[in-house]
Amino acid sequence: MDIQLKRGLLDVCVLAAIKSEDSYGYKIIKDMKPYIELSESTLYTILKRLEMAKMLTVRTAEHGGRLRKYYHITEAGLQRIEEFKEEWKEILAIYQFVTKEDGEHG
Amino acid sequence: MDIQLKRGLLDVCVLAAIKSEDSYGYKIIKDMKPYIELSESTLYTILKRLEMAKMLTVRTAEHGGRLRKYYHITEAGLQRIEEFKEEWKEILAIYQFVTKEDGEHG
DNA sequence: TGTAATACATCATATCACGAAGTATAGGCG
DNA sequence: CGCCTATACTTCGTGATATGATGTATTACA
Repeated sequence: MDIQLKRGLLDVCVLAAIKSEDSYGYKIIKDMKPYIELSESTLYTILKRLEMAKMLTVRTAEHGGRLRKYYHITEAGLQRIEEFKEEWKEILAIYQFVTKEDGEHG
Repeated sequence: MDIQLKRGLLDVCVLAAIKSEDSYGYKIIKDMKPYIELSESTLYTILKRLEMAKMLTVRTAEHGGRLRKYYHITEAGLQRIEEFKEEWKEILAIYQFVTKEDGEHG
């Protein structure tokens, strides 16, 4: 996947990964892997950005003697996903613009 | 349209704008406007980048006593559009990942 | 003791969209 | 002529951001 194309999708993808239940860094990367691969440094940058934007909240909890940070989506985060669904219509229009055949005979 | 989301689409959009016939800066911006708005500085940056990547060639021609730069798509440029069509499948998968409802009952 | 997996964090770097500003021509209006 | 707008291309500085490299620390396994 083209890196530029990823940029607009990463934030919503991370939000989607914690939408149904709270999750943590390592698991988010694994869950997203089939769709988008991202490095740890990238993910934690994104998580911090989303936290600052109040699209998620963080809670530290112990798991197996080790501390984990669990991320929980907020209303604003859910709202961001809804916005993406709206943006999707524009993306579809762009896709059609890019793929339309005008030189052939259609 | 979210600026991050634009990033991956701008290049292919510009290529699509010159696909059917050679075009020039100002016209490209107008043709793309219904789909994606971009500033002149952005467009010329992209055109230069695409030229360096040999996805288009440039030809200077006079028009109404003024010089215009006409951009012509190359095989590599057409190839880039084809690649985008392949990437589109991944984007669709991401869209489904983001929009799937797991908390409801599906 | 050593290796790998888990888990999070910081820093430097490269890419890139964009506003601001500049250069230059053509045409309309008074 | 002077002024404005549209056309047409260019350069510069800035801010956003994905990522590799690197570091810290624990658990599990051989």
